[in-house]
Amino acid sequence: MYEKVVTRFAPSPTGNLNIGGVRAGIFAYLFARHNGGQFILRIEDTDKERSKKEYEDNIIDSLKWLGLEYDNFYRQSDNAARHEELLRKLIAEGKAYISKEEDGNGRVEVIRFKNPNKEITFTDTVHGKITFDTTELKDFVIAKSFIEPVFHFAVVVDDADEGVTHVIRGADHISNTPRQMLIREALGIPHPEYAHLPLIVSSDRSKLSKRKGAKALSEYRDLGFLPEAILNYDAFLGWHPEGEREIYSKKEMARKFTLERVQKSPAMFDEAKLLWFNAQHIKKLSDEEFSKRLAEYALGYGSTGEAKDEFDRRLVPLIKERAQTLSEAKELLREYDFLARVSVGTNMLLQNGKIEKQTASRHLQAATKLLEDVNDEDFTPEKIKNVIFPYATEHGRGEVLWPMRVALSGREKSPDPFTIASMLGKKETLKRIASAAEAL
RNA sequence: GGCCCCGUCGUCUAGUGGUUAGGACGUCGCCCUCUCACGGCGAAAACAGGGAUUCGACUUCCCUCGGGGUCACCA
Repeated sequence: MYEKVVTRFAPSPTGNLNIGGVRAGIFAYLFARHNGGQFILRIEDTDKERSKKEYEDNIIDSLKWLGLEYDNFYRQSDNAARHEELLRKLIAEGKAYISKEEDGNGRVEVIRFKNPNKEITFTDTVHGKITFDTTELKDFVIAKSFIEPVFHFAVVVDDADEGVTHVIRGADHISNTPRQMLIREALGIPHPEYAHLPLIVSSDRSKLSKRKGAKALSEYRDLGFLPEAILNYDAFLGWHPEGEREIYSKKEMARKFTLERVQKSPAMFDEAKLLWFNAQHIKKLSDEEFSKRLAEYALGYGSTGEAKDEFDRRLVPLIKERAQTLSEAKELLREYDFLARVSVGTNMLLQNGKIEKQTASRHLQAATKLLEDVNDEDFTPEKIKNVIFPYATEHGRGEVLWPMRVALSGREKSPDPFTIASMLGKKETLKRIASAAEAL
């Protein structure tokens, strides 16, 4: 039916792009890419009062961060002349008229559409057949003046001029569809394919909004979320491919995406699951990529990530496994500074009194003896475990391993002592155990 | 209220007339283990209700109930 698919994302710059708002963009993007079509971004800035440049910038930055590259960019206000032209055409043809009315402050003029009062039926790709009686719409307003078209009129004209074949948007637009179709018919423009996405709702089941706690994409970025995870989770709220796999890259989703598998019912946004998606995507990153991301995050965006060498590479795999977000990773980086230095409190060494001083001291000395037999070049977690574990098992793992681990890390929580010992090397390991024993 | 949309575990979902109703997040338990994570195993947990069609309904139809969206010179 269509030579080529063209979809668009048309946000209004009246707020930062949030997790709910961007979803229509994600689906429109995925659909366009799946079909080898075009995806365009149009900033709907006809409301001069509320539109702000900073929001437009936020939208553009957010899309870039997510990786939703668009093939064309439009600003609705740039099409004013075209809007006026068609407004005049409609009036000339008797399909719209200038209406003089009272608005409380005095007489004003608006342009109203002459409603043919007919029944409109369309087949929504996700919902199926939907029918409306447009009589109740009356002669609705399509412009405040020739240079101030109202949303319904502007979208129709722009979508047609920009060649949009598939209008993919939120379900809150379903009831706007009949009046837009009426305008298209009056203008002699063919109807596009409509696909209305189920709404994302907050915990009270109402439409997710800024007021209801929808965070901006830029906030999630600052919180240490990966764009891959946001994209993946947001897409999976209301869509998913066949099979039980959940972790997908942007490319993989584009390959699998069809409107037929889009859900009809609203989906609730669950940050706990987002966190899980994020942790999964972090684990998927290579150590190099992860440390680059972490560097960018920890040092601020705009930094090159060159400073990643400041991070100890030995730490990266450990942190990657433990952190759910880059923010947690940054925290862990600070916590795991034991590679550089360590200071151990006696109390912690004895697990707050759970271990006898003499016992701990004895085990530390035993560990030293055992470790001395391990070659410097063989100082791997496995080898170390092989010599220590039998002894620990025999004498009580807790009483042996806890003091040893704390002696090495200086922390109540840390990776296991074998891993740390290996990272520190034989010399430093023995040194730390000795100084802990001395402290006792 | 009118019109429109929606209704499977708490949440995201699989399911298209015959299934022990499957998976994931979360929760709980166990294992791994010296701690913190990761990981593994397991448990609890759902077809809103009522009719109709059918030999047989989660699956089809109708009604009820429930939830939501929209009724702007905002998009």
